[in-house]
Amino acid sequence: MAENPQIKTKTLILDAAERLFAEQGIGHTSLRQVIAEAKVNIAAVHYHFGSKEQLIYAVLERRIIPINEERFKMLDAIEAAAGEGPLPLEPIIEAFIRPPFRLRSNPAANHGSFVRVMGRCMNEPNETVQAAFGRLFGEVIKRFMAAYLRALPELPPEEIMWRAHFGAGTMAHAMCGGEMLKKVSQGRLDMGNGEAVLQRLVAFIAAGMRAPMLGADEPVKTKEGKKA
Amino acid sequence: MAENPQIKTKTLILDAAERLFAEQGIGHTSLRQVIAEAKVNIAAVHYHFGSKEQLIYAVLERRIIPINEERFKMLDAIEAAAGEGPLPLEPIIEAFIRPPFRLRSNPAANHGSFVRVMGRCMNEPNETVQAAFGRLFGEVIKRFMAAYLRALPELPPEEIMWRAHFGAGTMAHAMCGGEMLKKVSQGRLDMGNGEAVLQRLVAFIAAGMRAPMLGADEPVKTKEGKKA
DNA sequence: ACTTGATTAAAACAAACGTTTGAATCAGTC
DNA sequence: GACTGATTCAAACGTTTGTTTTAATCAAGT
Repeated sequence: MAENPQIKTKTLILDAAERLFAEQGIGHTSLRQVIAEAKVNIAAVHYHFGSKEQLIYAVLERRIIPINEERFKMLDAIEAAAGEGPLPLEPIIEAFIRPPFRLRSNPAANHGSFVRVMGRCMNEPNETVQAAFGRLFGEVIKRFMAAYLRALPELPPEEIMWRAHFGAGTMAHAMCGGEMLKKVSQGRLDMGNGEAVLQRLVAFIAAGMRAPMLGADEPVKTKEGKKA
Repeated sequence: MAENPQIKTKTLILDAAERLFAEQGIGHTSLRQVIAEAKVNIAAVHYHFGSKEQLIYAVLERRIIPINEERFKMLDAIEAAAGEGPLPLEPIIEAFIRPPFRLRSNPAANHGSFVRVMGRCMNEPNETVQAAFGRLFGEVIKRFMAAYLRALPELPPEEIMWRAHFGAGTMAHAMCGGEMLKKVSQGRLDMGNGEAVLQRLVAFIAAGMRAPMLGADEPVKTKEGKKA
């Protein structure tokens, strides 16, 4: 398959690690599981990557960098089309979600194992993962927050940050895979149709971010479930 | 503090495990860390709980059972107040979120370490955790799904399941703690004011669940970020 | 005071972990 | 065809993991 022997082993390891990280979580995956899945010698990991931590970073980096480039391209297009005016909200959210989701239909990209890895990373307590994520996402967060501010000029920035945070969680959970979905729907729904999931996800987050402000014309009655 | 020596050690272990699970994740926490934090002998874990798996289950069970009872009570009140009519959406969401959030202001309950544990569990790949969660949550999911169906009668059940799934993810992420929030807000926001977070969270999820259907009067333009 | 059952303590268990080592193998170059 | 650098291999390194064992300690009951 892979013609260049120089990078063959490296790729085998990355693919195996990615698959196992998606299924078991990063912390629960040992190097010995990885090399068994990749069918390479255990020393190859340290030869090519140096350590387990650097392998984790390499797995994240390989996918996230192209994903972020695609995100920026989509955001550029949105901003160019809007000129000086306000930005449309849904395309911004889509620009964030579609690039990772696109991997799901790409067999050459492990069929989207990485999407689940990515979803998990957003709540991963492991320091290596958190540091890697911080480094790989700093720029993305900055640009998308700026876009949100332009898309929702009527909301105070603080409110937008809260909602962006909530929206990131919605995505992360949806990307992790559909085990919870199966519980909620008693097995009736799954994540099979990626495009449909993506569209519903965008619609849900967009509606959440556009929610009326608390204490506004439609106050949220949220003081215990007492009688109306 | 704890007067009954019978349960003192058991409680020390549960509290220590809960704290460490919240900070490091369940999988990354070893029994030796737990017994060091609890200042007990390592054999006490197996004497009182039998195994690490059963300790994990005990940690989850101790908080989730009372939380679920409270949830049911709040849901009962909502249903009683509504009679035959449709249920109000926000109180249902609040009935799900407030009971765990209440722990955050309770020093006797580890100051809400468990809230973060619970948030993580929703995406935890570990089989023990997933099995425990499934068992502890089956009834809750059933009752809340039924409530959602009554609160949003204009939406098809399938659509409601998707949105409930998204909403669960939003909660889970918010409950995990505010590290992502700090990144998003560049350190300007935190989860300090639990009540304010809860209200924003309820408002976000409610708006998401009430989003207009795709292809309805306000179609979501979600086919690439092309010009408007 | 002695016995009994429950709890704690110290020590060891095999297994699995990430990592390192040194020799074997392979590709090209002179 | 020997040499060189890069890659792979089998084997072992010292730690740490969850678990078990055996003895010591404790609180009551008689």
